[in-house]
Amino acid sequence: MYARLLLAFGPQHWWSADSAFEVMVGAILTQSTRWHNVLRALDRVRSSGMLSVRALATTRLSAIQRLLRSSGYFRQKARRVQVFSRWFLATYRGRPSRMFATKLKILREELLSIWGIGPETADTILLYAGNQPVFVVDAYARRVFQRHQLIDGREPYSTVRHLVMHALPRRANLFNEFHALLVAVGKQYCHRRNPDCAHCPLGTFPRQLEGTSNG
DNA sequence: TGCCAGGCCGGGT
DNA sequence: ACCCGGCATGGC
Repeated sequence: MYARLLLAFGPQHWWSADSAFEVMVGAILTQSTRWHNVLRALDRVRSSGMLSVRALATTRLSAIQRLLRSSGYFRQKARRVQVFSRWFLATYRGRPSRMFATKLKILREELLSIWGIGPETADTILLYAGNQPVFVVDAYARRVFQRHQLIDGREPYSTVRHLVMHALPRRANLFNEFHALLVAVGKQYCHRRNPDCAHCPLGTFPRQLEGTSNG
């Protein structure tokens, strides 16, 4: 599936940003939200000079809320961004190099213990901000896997995550591309209501992957 | 117009 | 271990 997607869509070059911290903030802002709306919020934060750990850790919430309006759930997200920034500052002096020097399993647990950071956001931060080899399970991955009967759709997050991480080489670059490719194919061919699988490079579900792989 | 987007939390069973 | 309501703007 990964090979087919890469062939069909090419490298996605996901998540280039000015800093790892910007990626982490973006990971929070994109919770259940279109990326387009996240970008507008990030631009406002940046152009107001607030895109730093210290600024977001110390500025009052009402000011942060105004900047985040376009990303939706802006009151929730202002709190989450601030809680995260304060943790990052207090624990790692706001330095990604210190943060990602921590053992992966430990760091993931730390992230999950922060209010507002769930499994997907934690993995997104690890992968796209820290280049750590973890797979990010999101709604698109679930939907695509379900359409191709690789899962039934109700499995817990960790089950889907391990399915992929045990099936593929544990390389950050691979998980980076795979997740982005799943979003790409999901957006185009695997919507909720209108599953237009007709021209999907993965074939018409179900079972179109069978017999096309050597295992 | 209504529906949904790259989730998570808190409270309930 | 699930299930659910709440959170909120913007685009089609």
